[in-house]
Amino acid sequence: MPEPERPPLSIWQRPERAGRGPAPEHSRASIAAAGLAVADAEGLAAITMRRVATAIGTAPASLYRYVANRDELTALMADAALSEMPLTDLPTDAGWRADVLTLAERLRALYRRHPWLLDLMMRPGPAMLGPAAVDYLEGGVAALSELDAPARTKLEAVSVLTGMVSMFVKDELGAGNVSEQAQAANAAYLGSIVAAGNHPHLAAVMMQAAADPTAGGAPDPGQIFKRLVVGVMSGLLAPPALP
Amino acid sequence: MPEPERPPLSIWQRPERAGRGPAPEHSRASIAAAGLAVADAEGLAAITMRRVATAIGTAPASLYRYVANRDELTALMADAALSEMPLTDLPTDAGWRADVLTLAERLRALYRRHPWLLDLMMRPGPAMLGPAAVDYLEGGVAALSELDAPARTKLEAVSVLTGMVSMFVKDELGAGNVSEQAQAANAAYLGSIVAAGNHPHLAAVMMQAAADPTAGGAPDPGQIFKRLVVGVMSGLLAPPALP
DNA sequence: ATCAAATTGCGATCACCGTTCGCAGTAATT
DNA sequence: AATTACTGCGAACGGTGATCGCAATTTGAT
Repeated sequence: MPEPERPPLSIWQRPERAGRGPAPEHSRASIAAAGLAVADAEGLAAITMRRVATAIGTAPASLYRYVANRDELTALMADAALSEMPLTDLPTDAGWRADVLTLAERLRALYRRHPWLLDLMMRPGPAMLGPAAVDYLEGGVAALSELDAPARTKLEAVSVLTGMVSMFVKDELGAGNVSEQAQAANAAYLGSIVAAGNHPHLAAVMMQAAADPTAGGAPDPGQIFKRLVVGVMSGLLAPPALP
Repeated sequence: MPEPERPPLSIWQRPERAGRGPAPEHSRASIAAAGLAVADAEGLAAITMRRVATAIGTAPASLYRYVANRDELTALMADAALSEMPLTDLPTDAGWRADVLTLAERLRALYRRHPWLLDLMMRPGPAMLGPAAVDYLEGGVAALSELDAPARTKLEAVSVLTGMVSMFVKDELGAGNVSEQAQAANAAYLGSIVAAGNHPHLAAVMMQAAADPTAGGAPDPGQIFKRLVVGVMSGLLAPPALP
């Protein structure tokens, strides 16, 4: 029997080094760090096999000795970035809402520091949890430890929280990356659609938003973020108002 | 003054046809439909300029007469797919929770019918709303019309709902696309990490999930979906429990 | 000590991608 | 009739992820 054709394991289960040939000149960690630096400086589009290879001083083909394909390279980078998030100080004694908010705000800060990480997290494929992702999950469940909700519910809540933060920052950064002209053009476009008469509810909303009774300018994103996080998590985890 | 170098408008504001030359042999709608069919049959990776061009029977370069780049092509496709969602029957008199749940379930069904649409919605760039996206927004706000929350709050709620549904289906489809072997390998990997002793909360959660008192197998995703949607939206929109 | 096996770095190369350019043909405007 | 602006598109460019085979190197077994 000539080997039953083993399926290739994910990079997290494959050993980094096999003990036979010459010692590799690089490590997964150093490659991830190099990619992280390139992505921070030039964006995710700059993460090509050639670019990262030259960043660590090798030929492109050599990278494939450490990584099966580009997706594995980005997975390494994502886990490296995730590992920057502090987690060991949770839970505090300030209550689960405060702890969850802390976690959410740290994730938002991480996304804003490494915008490319957000793009990676949004990628279609199945989520292959690296060590840092597992730590993050542990931190999230830990923040909810004072609650006695079912285990599945807590996992779902952490998942929803993560997704919500990701979507929030995606909108936040996406909106920030358009020129003032384009933004004005888009507003005009939306206005022209609403002016056509269908979309009455949208028209009402835009009217109300324009004639806002509170402060004049745009509301503080941080404030909105807080409200959303607390609202969503309360809806998922707070007891449904016992009498 | 030689023209002030106009910035190029988005595809939704550009007229489809200028009135001078020969009549175009195709339309944005027909191109979007062709792309939609290709993506349904072969996935988003099959959406290349060449592939779509041959699908409508032209040379690759001709596509650029209709679309400035690949992103505009996918935007066309996304809006075409979104327009499949029925919206005119909302709100009903069953209450905003039921209506919002209906909307969410329709979006989930749409994502499952066109998995590539989900990938497009997750793309980094700023959201350029096409006509169907505006209709969707109108439908979402309409479903909340019986509430007297501030306009901004309603928009936020629709946005969060959309994001939550997207994330949910992403996880759902992502998990479905891994072989049973890979799933088992992943479980083993996670188990080995948890067995190392750190991650006590995760260990507890996995233990509790394994020895589940309720039904044996996996819980119904549809049920979870319902619970999450109602929970999240209640947390954002329900009054905070007055005494 | 010797040798076979396994592994590393990598030059060369493949197929494919998005996009551009210029040209011939065509229809509306002047 | 002349001009103008558009259409379709053949050909090409620079860049991409990935593969293959080879020489060099180190380990483990004999």
